[in-house]
Amino acid sequence: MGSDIGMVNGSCVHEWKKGWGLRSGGFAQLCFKCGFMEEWKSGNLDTLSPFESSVFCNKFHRQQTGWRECNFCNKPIHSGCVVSKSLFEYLDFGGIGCVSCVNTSQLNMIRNTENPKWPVSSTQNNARDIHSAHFDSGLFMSNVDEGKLMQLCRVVEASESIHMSHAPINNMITSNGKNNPEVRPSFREGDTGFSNVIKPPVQSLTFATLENNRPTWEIKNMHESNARPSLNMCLGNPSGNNSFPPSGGETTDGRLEGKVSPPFHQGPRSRPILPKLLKTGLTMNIETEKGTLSQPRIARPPGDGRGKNQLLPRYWPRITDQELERLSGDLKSTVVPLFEKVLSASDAGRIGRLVLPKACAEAYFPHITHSEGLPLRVQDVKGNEWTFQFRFWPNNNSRMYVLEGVTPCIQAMDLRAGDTVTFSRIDPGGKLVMGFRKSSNSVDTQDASTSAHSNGGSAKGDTFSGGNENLPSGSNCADLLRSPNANGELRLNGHPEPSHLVTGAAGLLKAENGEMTSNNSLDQKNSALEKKRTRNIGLKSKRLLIGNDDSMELRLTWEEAQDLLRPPPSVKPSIVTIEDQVFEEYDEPPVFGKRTIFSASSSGAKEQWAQCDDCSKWRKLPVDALLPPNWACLENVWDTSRSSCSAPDELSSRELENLLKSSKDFKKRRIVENSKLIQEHEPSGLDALASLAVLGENLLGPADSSAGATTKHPRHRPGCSCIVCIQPPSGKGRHKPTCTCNVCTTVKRRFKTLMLRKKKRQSEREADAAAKKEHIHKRVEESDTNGGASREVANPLENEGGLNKGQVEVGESSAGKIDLNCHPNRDDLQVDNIAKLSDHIWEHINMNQNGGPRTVNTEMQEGQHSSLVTQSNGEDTRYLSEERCIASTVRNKERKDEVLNHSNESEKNLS
DNA sequence: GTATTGCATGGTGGT
DNA sequence: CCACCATGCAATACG
Repeated sequence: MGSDIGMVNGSCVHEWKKGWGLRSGGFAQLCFKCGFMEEWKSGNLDTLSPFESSVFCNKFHRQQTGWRECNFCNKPIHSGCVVSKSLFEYLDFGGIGCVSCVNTSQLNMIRNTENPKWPVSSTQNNARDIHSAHFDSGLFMSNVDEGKLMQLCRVVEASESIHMSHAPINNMITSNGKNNPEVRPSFREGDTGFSNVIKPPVQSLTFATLENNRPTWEIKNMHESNARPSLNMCLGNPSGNNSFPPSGGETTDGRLEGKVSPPFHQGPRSRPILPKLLKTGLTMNIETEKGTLSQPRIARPPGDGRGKNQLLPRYWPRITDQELERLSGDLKSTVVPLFEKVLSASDAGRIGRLVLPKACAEAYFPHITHSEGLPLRVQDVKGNEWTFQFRFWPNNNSRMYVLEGVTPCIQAMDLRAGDTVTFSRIDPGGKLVMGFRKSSNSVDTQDASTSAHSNGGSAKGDTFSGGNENLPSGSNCADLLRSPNANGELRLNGHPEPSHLVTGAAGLLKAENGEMTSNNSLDQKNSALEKKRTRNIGLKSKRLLIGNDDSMELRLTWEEAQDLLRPPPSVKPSIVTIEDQVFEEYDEPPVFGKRTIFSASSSGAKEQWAQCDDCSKWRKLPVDALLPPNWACLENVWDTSRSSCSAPDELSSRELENLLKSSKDFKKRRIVENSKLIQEHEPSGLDALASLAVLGENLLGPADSSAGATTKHPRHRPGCSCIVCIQPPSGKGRHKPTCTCNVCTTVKRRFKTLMLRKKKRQSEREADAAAKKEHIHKRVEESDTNGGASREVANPLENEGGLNKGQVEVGESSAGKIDLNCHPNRDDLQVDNIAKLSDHIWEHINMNQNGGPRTVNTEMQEGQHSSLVTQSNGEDTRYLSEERCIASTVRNKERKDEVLNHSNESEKNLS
């Protein structure tokens, strides 16, 4: 396991090299275990700070160690327990050694302490250089022998978090002000578990900036610095910044802070760890684990590989010391939890892209300089190895890191939005392992938002089976790492139980669908729908569990819900029509009230009728009365004569029937009235054109023709990408005939399609018309023969339409009686005629919409229309069709473009 | 027509 | 206010 890079920190460099490969032209990062992945300039390994790497690596060792055996004497060592007082040291080639053995083999390396240099070459560091002799609660400063990277400090195994929680916090001993390289703090039994960090006497680390603003380390002579920074870096920085928090709460540790705060300038900021941790609100969920003591599940801030990137707590891997110890011990390896992330809908979707937190990606994944990134091999909990593409996208002068190709892995692990994936590293080996944690209904106190995602998003109520999976409510089930199974296979959390839906969103969703569903149904048919709905619901939404028995009363069909949701009083809606469906839009949220019927009396006055819940009699109410969901005659304060159920019904069954009918009419009228209000804001020509194009064939249906609102495009919301919204702002865009914008292309495309359709229809009509002509001709001949020729039948087609030119003239004929003269046999005139006819439609629409005065558009249309209509010959109004509308759309659009052109030209001339 | 890819946008949370 | 990131969407590739 030799390394050509250096024996900086045990196996860290090896692992980095093995697992990740070195960046071209550079050396490995400091310590991969702890996330120190700062790059080193090629050949500049001597700038590497064994001290720092030692600190961090040992930190993780402390976190993760379990019982081991000394590689030299096979003596059992519990590296994570101060009580054992076993002195040990991690060996770069794996395993640990008791300190006596290590020291024996290391004595010759702790020499020449007066030599501040780091004459280390990449090839001079090898496995022989045993590093980091650990002494409990003591930190050894070591120096570097020639040709070797030596650790100048020793992170001493403190104690497990349990012990540490009671440990004094002032034992973070540094070598502040002590340049004596020979300081060899010794560990005394009974010392508290806090590690003491001894600073290298003559050297410190500072940040320098390499390419990409990535910090690197440089060794500077400490004697040159007046302000000698402390080596201590607090773990419990209450601000959450720059801290390695209290991982396990037991250590004094440091963390590179990046450019802003060089780590070695933090000495004065050394702070107690665990207490701070508790105060900072880090998640410490109590875990109830079978056979084990409860232990805080701490969101462990992982080693920060890039000082400038501070991992948000939500990404801190959560794992207990017990888990780590157990795992590490069982596996005889070190599991380094790196980070975790709650899968979003897009992460878990088919797109196969997992968005990585930027800080995490930059801290723990290889540095990538190109957007294409590089392949990343990750092993899942089942031992399968996946290769993802780790890459980034430029984003707002930043980067957005993604793992591509994760779909198979996500599916293999049966992960969904809301579940959590964890990234860890197995040491030695540096293998990246992707674990997962199924979502639960618990809410994490640390990052409620994240958990909310989890809860709402997955809509799952996973029950955690056995062991530490049985978490109390409110705890976060962080099964990042689990004990090896019977086969010794590493199981990173994997929830053994397939996810299943229980209550909550599933029921809610179905309830929204108007279904009455059982809570525990697992209808796979709906899985896709559920996913979709889950996404639509909003992951953060907190919804009432409709599936609860207590909420049974709320189970309603959609229509029932609509009836209960009353528009707020005195608020008039906007009427919009989307695909033939009329909607009312209110600016104010609806109120929850009793269903009533609105109608209009014979005098035209608006009325409201409500049915008593007790006697089912209908009572007349003021139109603005708002009733509670449950209402009875007794609450009829408006009509005291009928404030009792004993009062006779005002309506007979027949009257009630009329009432219902009139209610519909009332609604219809209200829609029209509102549409009129809407039409006060005359749509721009282009808007109308677009609306025509959008509404297409449905626009001129007999029913809709009376409702001018149908031509009003729905009120748009931000993000609307409809054909109307995508057009340039009114007046700012003028579409030329050659314009290829979406509006134009859509209109043209539809026109083309419809024209083809029309040709087909017309061919049919031709045959039909020919037959009729033949028939009429026969009749005329018969009339002539009979001496009674009828002029009226001379043009039967004209009569068939029931219209004449006069009727069509100004488009003021009744709705649906516009003469759409277009002889189907005249292909050369088809388009033109269609357009002409559509002009009628246009006008007609404007008339209906405006309900009165003509608009400029209308007048313009009318003028053109009048001249056009005279050219028209009779044709059945049934030929009014969508293609005409579209044709009109196109023509009108062009026409308006022309108008705009002229207008602009006129303006130019005037100016 | 569907899937993939790359970028843009806007909401949200942290500072 | 700003960075992050979830997601939409257009462009492109592919079947």
